[in-house]
Amino acid sequence: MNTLQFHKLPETFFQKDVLKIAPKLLGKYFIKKEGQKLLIGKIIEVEAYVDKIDEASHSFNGVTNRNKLMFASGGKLYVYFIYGNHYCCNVVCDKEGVGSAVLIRALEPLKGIEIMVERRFRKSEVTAKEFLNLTNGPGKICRAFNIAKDENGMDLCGEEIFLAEGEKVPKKNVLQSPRIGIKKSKELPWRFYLKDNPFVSAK
DNA sequence: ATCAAGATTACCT
DNA sequence: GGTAATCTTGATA
Repeated sequence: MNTLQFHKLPETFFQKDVLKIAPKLLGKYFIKKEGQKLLIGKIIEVEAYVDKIDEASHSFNGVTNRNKLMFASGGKLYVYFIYGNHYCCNVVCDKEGVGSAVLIRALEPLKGIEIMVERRFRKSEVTAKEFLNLTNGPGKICRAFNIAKDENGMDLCGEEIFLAEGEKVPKKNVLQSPRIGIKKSKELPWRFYLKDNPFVSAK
């Protein structure tokens, strides 16, 4: 399997308003190449973090050393460390100077599943329940895909990590809700997820 | 220098 | 459903 059969999303896809991009990410493929090995997950759930008006966004108080990637030109990967244990990966959006990004919250594992299973559970067999728990949370995705601080700032349109056209998603299957795990700006309905998909992280 | 919060997860009852 | 674990970051409580 090579990458030629994928329709890779171009930089221009990401250099727009984050709230326009976030729902469009659902159904797309998130792909990481590790040598000859390919890891692929279908995007099931995301959250948008918006510049200026969004108190929950890391970018709300302006540029810091940690969040500076959010202000980069769209099409980069923003990875941060949280709760002493976990990494979360984000798709940077909009033009340079705008601090916005989309948190990838859940994937449906499609390829490279053995690798993901080994990294998540340190064994090779999983129960059906464990399978559903492989990549249904932002920290779990980073563990399964081996994404950590070294991947912060990577080009999302490059050879190693990129997004590709996936499955067509009817608009009626895109649901919207408040975001998970935040204290400020709780009311803003900027979480987007696929209706009835078993890999969604929370109801 | 010190400190509290945090875009989570796994494991407990 | 409840919470301990765990540590980096950014503000200075």
